[in-house]
Formats: sequence, structure tokens, C-alpha cells
Amino acid sequence: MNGKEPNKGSLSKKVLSWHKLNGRHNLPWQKNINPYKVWISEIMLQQTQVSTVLPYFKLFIKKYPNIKSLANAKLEDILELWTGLGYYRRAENIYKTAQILKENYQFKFPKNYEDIINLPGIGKSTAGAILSIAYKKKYPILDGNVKRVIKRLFAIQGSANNDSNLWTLSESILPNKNNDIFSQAMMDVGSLVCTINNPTCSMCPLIKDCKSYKLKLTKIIPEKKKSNLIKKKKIYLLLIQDYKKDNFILMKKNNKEGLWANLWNLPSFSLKKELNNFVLKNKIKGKVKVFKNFSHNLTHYKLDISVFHIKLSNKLIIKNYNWKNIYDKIAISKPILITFEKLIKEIENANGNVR
DNA sequence: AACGCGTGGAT
DNA sequence: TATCCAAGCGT
Repeated sequence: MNGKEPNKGSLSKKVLSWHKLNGRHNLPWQKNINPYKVWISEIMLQQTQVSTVLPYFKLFIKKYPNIKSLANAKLEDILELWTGLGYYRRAENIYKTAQILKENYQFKFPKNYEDIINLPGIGKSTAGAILSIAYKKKYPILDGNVKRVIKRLFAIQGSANNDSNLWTLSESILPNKNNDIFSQAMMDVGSLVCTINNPTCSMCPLIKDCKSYKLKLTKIIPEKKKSNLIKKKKIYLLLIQDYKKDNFILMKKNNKEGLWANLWNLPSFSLKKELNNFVLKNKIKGKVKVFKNFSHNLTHYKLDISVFHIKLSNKLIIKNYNWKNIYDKIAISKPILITFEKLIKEIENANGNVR
């Protein structure tokens, strides 16, 4: 006799047939699909919206079409490709994983849960996505989309609202086949229908199963997170231009930990006094210009950034600092990228005025 | 277990 | 403008 678990079976069936007509089928990581592409896309998509990832993913796959090409890359090359994408530790973890795939897996992506979740940067949800999407195996995911769908579907509130419980529920609704499509479909439901604000419940394949809809709770589920305090922070940057070549700038590589780890940075200070000391101590002399302040928002900080631009009048060498060409592609943070763009405009304007 | 880690889109 | 938060992970 069939139909022991009618709700569960019909639930996945509804999601799957909805996906056929309404899901996203043309994302670049869905074309000529393989574990490598699923892995890279899943890492890029961590806490990052699809539209943001698209250009980065295309460039990444063009430069590194397979594991072997990636395993031969330097960390700095991968970070350079990651410039502007954020959460740069992900690039470092991709590099580390590529080395592991080279050393231990003959450049083949592993196929079982234990091996996959032990790779750097791959947690439970990313492992579940790779196992289901790339290998069609029956593993749950719990990304932001699926989390929201499940919370609404089962009307999760209060003490029930914890990851352990949500993982159990995510696992409980898995079908026994088509797990690749099911993972995609659940994310599409969350992303396209079961949105945070104004979900289009009338278009939802799960409308008849949804407890929140039934109880008119879709506005208060999922529960809001308590907002965290955003502190203000001041940053002073020194943009030191070589005394001969306008496009050469003094830079230093960031530490291996902390904000913008391993990226190239300008001499950076939290106090104006520290900047002054640096200038005096290294006998930095030249024409000074102050750029207009700009702000840059991080999750916990609102940065107020001042840039002091100095065109050197003499040759300068400082230990641990390197001269970098602003026209070369190097791994830098967004604020440095913004600063360089401003400088490039200035240089081009100056050249224009000469003519 | 709370927090650090980036950036951009939506409202 | 301010706020929330997205295909989360590591510690």
C-alpha cells in the first residue's frame, strides 16, 4: 500500500512541478554542471546575492575552468579575482581546498559527506548543496531561502526557532529522488515567492501546506533578528605617489587575520596622530592633497575614511612596503578600489589638461 | 554560542 | 538616510 506519508510526498512533488515552470534554469553554474562549478558557486553565494555573484563566477570559471588549473594558482591570484566580492576568507578557503584536492584527491572533488564537510569553507549547508545538486544525493540544505520557507511552512516561532530543529525539518521534507532539483527548487521558492517582505503566497506551491499562511502569520514569521549596534570608526589612508611615476603607489600587504586579510592596503591608521608620526618618521615629503571623505559600511561598523594624497618630491623606500602599479590588477578592498578610481581620474584629468 | 567577516540591493 | 540581510563558515 502506498501513501504512508502523503503530506511529505505530495509536498516535494508540488515543489518539483512548480520548479519546472517557474524556477531559475539559466544561471551560469547550472550549465554544463559539475561538482567543481557547484562548489565554486556555492562558496561565492554564501551571504551574497545571485546578481552580485554572476560576473565574478563567469570570470572565475574562465580563468580556472577546472580543479587542476585552480590548484596551480597562487592565493594572491584568487584574491585578486575576489576583489570587491567581500568575505575574502572564502577565497583563501578555496585556495586551501584546491591544495587538498591536489594532494589527497587526485584533483577529483570527493563524493561523500565526511570528506566534503572537512574541506575548508564548506559547512553543513554548502556540503548539502554540493551533495544534492552535484551528486543528486539525499542531503538537506539550510541556506537563508530554505530557512525562511521552512519557518513559514511549519510556523516556527520562539523556542522552536533554532538551527537544530530547522535542520531536522529540512531533512524531513526531502524526496527520495530528484534531490538535485529539489534543492534548487526550494531555494527558488524562497527567493522568488516566499520573500521576506510581501511574499506572493498566491503563487506558492506550498500554500495549502503552509501553517503561517493558514494562521495569517507570514508577516511575523520569520521573527526579526535583534539589530546590532553599528559603531562608527575613523580610518586615515595615505596615498603616496612615487616622485617619478604617477601610477606607482606605496602599499603593504594586510595581516593573515582580521578585516581584509591578505589584501594589499595603503598605509592605514585609526588616528591622525599615527599618520603624522608615520610621515615624520619616514621623512615623507611632497605636495599634499586631501581627498573628500567617504563612508564605507560594514556589518558592524560605519567607516569614515579620509585619504591624504602625497605626491613625493624624492625617492622613498620603507621596509615592508612595496610600490604597486594602480593599473595592475591586485587584490584590494572596496575602499582602496574607490580611492584608486579617484586617483586614476585625477591622473587622466591632469594629462588631459597638459594637452 | 556569540561574534567577526564585506558588499550591495531593497525598502 | 538608516536598517535589514542575502545560496554561511570558523572560532
